Amino acid sequence: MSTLTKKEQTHLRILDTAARLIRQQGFEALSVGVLMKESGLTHGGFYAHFANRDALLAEALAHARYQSAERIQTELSALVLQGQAPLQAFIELYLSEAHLDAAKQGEGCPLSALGSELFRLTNEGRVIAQGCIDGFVSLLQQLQPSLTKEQGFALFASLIGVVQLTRSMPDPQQAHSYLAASRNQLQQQYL
Amino acid sequence: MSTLTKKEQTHLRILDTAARLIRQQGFEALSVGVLMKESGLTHGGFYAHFANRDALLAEALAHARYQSAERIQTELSALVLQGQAPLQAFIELYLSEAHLDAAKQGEGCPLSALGSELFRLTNEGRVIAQGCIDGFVSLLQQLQPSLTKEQGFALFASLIGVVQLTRSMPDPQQAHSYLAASRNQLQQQYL
DNA sequence: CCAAAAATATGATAACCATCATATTACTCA
DNA sequence: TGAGTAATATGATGGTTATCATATTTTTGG
Repeated sequence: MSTLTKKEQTHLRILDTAARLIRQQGFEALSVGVLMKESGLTHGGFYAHFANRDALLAEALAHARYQSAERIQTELSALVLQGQAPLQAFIELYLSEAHLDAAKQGEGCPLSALGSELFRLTNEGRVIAQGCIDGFVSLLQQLQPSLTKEQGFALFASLIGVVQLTRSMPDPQQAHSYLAASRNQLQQQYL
Repeated sequence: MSTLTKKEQTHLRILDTAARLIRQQGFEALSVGVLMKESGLTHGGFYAHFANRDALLAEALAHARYQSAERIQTELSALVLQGQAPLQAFIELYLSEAHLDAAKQGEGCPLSALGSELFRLTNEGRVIAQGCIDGFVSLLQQLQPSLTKEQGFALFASLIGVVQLTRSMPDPQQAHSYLAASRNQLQQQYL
């Protein structure tokens, strides 16, 4: 027996789909009809779950953060058990080819997938974006306690910038090369 | 007598509008109808100027780069004449409150306004995005010749990350504080 | 100033969009 | 099992979308 009602299960299923779609195609491209169809439902039921499309976008961002944080914890602890320094492992993961490809599958960090669209969200959405930032910064501080909040922020900003720029490059070899160089540089700087 | 034909003038006017709209609202939100209306034309004439919407998006990105580069040169040389180190002046400009607000007016660097949407462009568009990156990196190297290409890239990635994250923050004071901290940090690091 | 050509406008097509009122189905609890 | 309720589906509204064929206007060259 699950602890979730039927409706809560459906709500979560819609959020799973939405969290994928926004990272794949951006906030603006998400349509209610497609979202519901990809969740195995019809369009009309949407408004039993969300006040409107904007509210969904905010909740989907929060859900993507939750998914992303869970996955990072798992992959991170695997690397740390192998003896890597926590922050080094994080940079390794964030600036990996796998993370570059993740956006095409609707996975990966929502802030690197959606960074330049955040300022157009409703205030509710931007508060959630701020929560994402704070969460990442404090995670970085946890991994390396000597980091100040400002240093954590600057490092995180570097990471999402590198991911966005290398993702956009038409030549995978060049992307790979810049990714590796940035990884080395940041690890040298912060370790 | 202008050196441009009537059609070229109109073409440019459409691109001016488009370069503003994409930075303001993102690629996905640009509609052909709105673009033409805001350019003082009707929708049908669009296809005498561009093969389709995707081709326009690519050209608009290139145009935004051109506009942005011109403006930077002007503002930069003003600061340098006042005795600032070139790279310091650039960081000052890029991480300024004015640049944070620029997106709402459809101005400012197109890569900070559109960074997370670039990987969804057509190949043609991504080639232009690569050109934007290369242009910025070589400008940074010009401003401070000791920079390697990889260092220039990493610095630029940091800049767009900081701009995107601070733009998204709902509390202007917090945005201001993070912006200033990142500015100091990057200037210390690269000067 | 007039004819040829180029540039822009009109109007139509077919598809898609967010949202809501209402109907139908599925579930729950007695 | 059967009544009441909660969840989802249907269908409609009014609007917007990209694209194209055709008509009109504007510009250019003689």
